[in-house]
Amino acid sequence: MTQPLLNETSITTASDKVFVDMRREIVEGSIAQGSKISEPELAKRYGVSRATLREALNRLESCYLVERKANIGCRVVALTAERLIEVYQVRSALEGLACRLAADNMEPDEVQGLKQLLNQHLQTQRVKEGESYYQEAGDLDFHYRIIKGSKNAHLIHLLCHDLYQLIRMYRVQMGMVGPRVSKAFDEHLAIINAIENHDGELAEMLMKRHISASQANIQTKFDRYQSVQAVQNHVAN
Amino acid sequence: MTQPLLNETSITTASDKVFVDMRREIVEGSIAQGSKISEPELAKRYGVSRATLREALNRLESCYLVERKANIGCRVVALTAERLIEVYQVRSALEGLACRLAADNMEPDEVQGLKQLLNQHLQTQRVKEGESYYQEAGDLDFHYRIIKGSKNAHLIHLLCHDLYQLIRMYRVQMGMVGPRVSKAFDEHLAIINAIENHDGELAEMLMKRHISASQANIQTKFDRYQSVQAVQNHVAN
DNA sequence: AAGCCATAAATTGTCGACAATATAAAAATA
DNA sequence: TATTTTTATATTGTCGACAATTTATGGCTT
Repeated sequence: MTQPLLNETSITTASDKVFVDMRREIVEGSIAQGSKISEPELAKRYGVSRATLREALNRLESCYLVERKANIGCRVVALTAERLIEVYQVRSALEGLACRLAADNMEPDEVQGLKQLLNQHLQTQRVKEGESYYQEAGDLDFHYRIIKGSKNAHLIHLLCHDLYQLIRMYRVQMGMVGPRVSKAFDEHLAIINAIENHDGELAEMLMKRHISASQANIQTKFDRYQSVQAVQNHVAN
Repeated sequence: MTQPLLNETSITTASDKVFVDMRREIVEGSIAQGSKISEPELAKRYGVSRATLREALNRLESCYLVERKANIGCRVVALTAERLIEVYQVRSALEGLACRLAADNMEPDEVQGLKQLLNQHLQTQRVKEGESYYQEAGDLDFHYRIIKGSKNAHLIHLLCHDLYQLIRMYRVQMGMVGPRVSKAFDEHLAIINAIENHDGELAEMLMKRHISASQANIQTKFDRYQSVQAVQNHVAN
């Protein structure tokens, strides 16, 4: 279970399964970014009909993981620097809002749960060592709970259902690990305090900063990643 | 052409046409809010197969006009007061962002065009008389141009493709007309000035206020609408 | 040899039919 | 009569095949 919290919808139908499987493969890079998707090929690979596969593709499109053009086909989204900036600008605005609303709408026990989560991760040795998986999961969980705490169903859907997998895709494929862990914890703590004090304005500001810092961190990785790519291309030619 | 500016995608395929048609009918209320959608019935009505209709339904779902449940079916979204608040909270955050970005990224000629648009509408007699259609179209056009001016493709998609039809649906079905027209123009003017001065912070704030005022206006209509509904229900029983 | 046009192959869009699930109606039980 | 169980109906999910469009191939002209 790599992303237990984001699978709110139980998998009942066949296209559900294909959707979830493809989503994971795209986010993790098994299906390469920017690559064209052949309906017949993928349908055969997942052992379903084209109709079922297309249903899954539609849903992947609505969470921005593939792009579709009429009569031409489907392509996995390309991870560009421009798009990273664009998505994080949107994320910052939306999660800022979520955090402000959470300061008003979170129940005391939810806030307590959030504090416990933070302590839990602080005390976990693995986090101190900056291990990637737990950091990722913990961070996601933290953000996820605050978003839910906004009690705004539309916002929750927008962030958790539509946008988060794309963000995850950047994080996973850029290999986000390490040095920001401790800093992120301090930032998380400050955000929780603001929420607990029902200071929505401060909570919003802190969350926006937190996300900006995260963006800057990814951007660095991305630039490195791109120069590696450039070198590889140069060697290949 | 009720919404010439929001049909960025040319209608090539059959499901495109069904999507656009159904979207209009849902927004205008010909297909009632909250009503269940029967695939066989609608497919027959539009003269297409169920597969084609389902393609359209998927796209309607991704712009929040219908809701789908596995093995149960599709329902037109219900216009509740809660959802109105939720959607406008999101809209405010996103268009606020768009406006801030526009202050940095709009070209001088785009700003000029925006000013001309405003003058044009001020001088149009119909607007002064508070006629509904032009007010709606003009307001939409204004917001649309600023969003585009942000130059953030993801944000543009989110607002113009995913969210705007739902907002329009509230406005249309609440019968938004009249008294806010002149006030809205002053607000629009102030926003343009802020953008022209590259004052993103102010532009964002003004846009958020403008949208809040719009929300309050709709909310009033909505409360009235709901009490009418309640009386009707009471009489019917 | 380069570019253009016609043809062939492959891919996407659309259809009608069948299977699985959910809803409605009828029968049975308490 | 009210409630549960069973049966029947209707709706959604899935499939394979055909039509329309795009892309690739091969031949022709300059």
